[in-house]
Amino acid sequence: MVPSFYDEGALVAVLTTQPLDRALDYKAPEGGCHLGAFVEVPLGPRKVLGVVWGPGKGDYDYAKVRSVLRVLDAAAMRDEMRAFLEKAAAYTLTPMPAMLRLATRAPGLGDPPSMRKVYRRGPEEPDRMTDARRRVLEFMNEYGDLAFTLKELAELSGVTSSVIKGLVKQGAVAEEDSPRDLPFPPMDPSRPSKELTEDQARAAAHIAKAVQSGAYGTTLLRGVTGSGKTEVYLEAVAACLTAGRQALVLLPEIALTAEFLKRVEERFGARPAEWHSGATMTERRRIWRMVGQGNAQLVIGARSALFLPFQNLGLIVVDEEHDTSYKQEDGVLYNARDMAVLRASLLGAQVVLASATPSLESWANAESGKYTRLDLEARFGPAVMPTMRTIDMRGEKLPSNRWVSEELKRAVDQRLERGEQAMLFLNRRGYAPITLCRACGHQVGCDQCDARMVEHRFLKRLMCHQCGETKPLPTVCPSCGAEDRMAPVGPGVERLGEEAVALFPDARVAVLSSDMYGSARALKAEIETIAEGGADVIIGTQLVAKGHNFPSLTLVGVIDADLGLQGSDLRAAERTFQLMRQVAGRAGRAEKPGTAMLQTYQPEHPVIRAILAGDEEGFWRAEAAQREAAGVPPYGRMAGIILSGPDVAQVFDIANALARNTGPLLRVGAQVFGPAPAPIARVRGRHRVRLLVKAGKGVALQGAIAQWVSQVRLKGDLRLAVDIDPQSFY
DNA sequence: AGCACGCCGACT
DNA sequence: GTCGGCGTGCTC
Repeated sequence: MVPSFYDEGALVAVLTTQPLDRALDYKAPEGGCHLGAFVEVPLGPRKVLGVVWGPGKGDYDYAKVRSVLRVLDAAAMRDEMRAFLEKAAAYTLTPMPAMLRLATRAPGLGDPPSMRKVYRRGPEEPDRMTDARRRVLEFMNEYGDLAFTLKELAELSGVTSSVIKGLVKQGAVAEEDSPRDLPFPPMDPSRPSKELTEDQARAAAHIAKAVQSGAYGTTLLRGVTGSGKTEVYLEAVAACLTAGRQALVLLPEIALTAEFLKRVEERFGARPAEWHSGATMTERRRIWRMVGQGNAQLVIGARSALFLPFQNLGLIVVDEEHDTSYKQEDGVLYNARDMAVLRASLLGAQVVLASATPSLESWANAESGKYTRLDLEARFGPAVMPTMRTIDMRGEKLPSNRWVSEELKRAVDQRLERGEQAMLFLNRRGYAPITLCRACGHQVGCDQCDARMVEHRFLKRLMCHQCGETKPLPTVCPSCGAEDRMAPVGPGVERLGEEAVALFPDARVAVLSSDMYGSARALKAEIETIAEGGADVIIGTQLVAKGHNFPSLTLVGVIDADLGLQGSDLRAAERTFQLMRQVAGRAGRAEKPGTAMLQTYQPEHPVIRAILAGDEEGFWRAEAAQREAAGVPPYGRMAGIILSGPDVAQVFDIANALARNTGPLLRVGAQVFGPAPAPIARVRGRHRVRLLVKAGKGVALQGAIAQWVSQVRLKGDLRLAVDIDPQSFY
């Protein structure tokens, strides 16, 4: 049993966010400290943030042990959170300090609560009354005992701040200090929900009951677009809040829309805490603190919200659970969906994985009985799924630089005549994916990466989608020096937009791509305008497939349904299936029936056929059988080892050394493939080499890999990253 | 991560 | 002779 309090002078182990390989011993400070306390400790010449992780080891020269400097003013980390971080670190083979960093991503953790001045009505009357003063006092009387900031008060009562300062001097207005970080308004789960169908009510009751049990469990909530998954899981949130526990709803970053927040606000009568990459430092600090004090009952957030210091978390909803953005691909490599299940299992909390097109992992977990599966039927009967058909591009004779087939063009014209919206979907950002020299065939690549530069006409530059590097459009071939022979090849959404303008001269064409708007906020605003009828033809990339509602959209044309089928990625078929289903699900969400048309060169491909047939179970079964036969996830285990460094030869030396000494892996029956240059062999000037490890389902892979990679010593700028359950093979 | 220590090339 | 390059190692 680990003691939960350490008296002054006792040895404690402190885990810091510094990249050390273990916790260091310190003496507990004056007044002692609790297990889990956030502390400031000396490390060499610096002061660093740490957490009291347990009793000290006592294996260090006692005379050199230093004291904890101070205990920070923040709620101590709970046992559950420490256990979660340790298990997550062990699972993902992440060093503990990096794991702790995820859990302390709030600025000013050590600072005392920041204060600001607020103003409310004071006891006195001013000696001389003026017009301005009267306006202020009348305004304040109207709002009773409410406090305002100086700026608010001045603006709302239409005076300058000097008037208020004058009133303060006279005692008519009282000036007070108030903490800047205010609790979030309480959620009211007892407000009426939207009317639920029988189907929804049954699912909601099922999850609510699970939440009330106070035990761990995971539910896969499957429902096609428009079946009302959100209503169902909001009822589960209501049950959780009623039980007095906190709830977390995770969304893919891009789906954190005003539309969604409005629904939450309508249901619970107050705005929840929103945690996302665009949040300001002040907002982050407030959420982190309030979550830790239990003064934020509901958090809506992107994947990193999973590491907030919840005090009493009872439910985690992972919406669009199949979304690849839940997998963090740089820094700490973790999948928020899996980590949500881990955290909930340690807490005795419920998880709801919601999706119209679940990941094969979750589907398989439901099949095997690890998850409960609830299926929602479409709200308005099965007619919600659009009519789907393929356009066989092998029979099309399109002129060069055109990508919209005659058939698709006619279909769009038809919608325009009826005053409906049409969408053309192409999952390629920019103007053209290739810039080619007509004289020598040279393709412009990134100087830092092994990736092609993509023309972005909107920005008037070439951009590397790997590292974000840009350069001006060359007029002279960088390889052969020929002048004015550089030509864009292939379509991107910007170019498709050009084509649409030419094909539909009377229509309002809007291109929706993350590059075109300065901020995520501006982009979301633009999407909403378009959804409300601000455009007739919408050209979009992947982002339009994520959770946005276009009520008058009745046609979706998929320009290149084959894009995702290429490549060696074991999840390519699954991704294409999910994406196409989602895109198709955009069409005809209101009363008007929708149509989806897929332009393809392989209409007989099993994935395309499954999409067309609307046969989801059939697709999953076939895909599951294939993966099981191949022994790959979820029926086997995989891990990627990425070695990187500035010198190719050095990187390969290490990779080869690993490939030669696979003892620890052989002992558990794992196989190693590679080394091979990673599909993008150079990123930001670093050469990348990849090894793949494949093992049976029940194998303790992490331990074996840890042992295996510890054989090599990385010197200089060489880096090794282990990616357990890699999502992307790029 | 920082920061110190230390061992080799090019300067006053 | 010294200044400074960054490879290596340590921080309780």
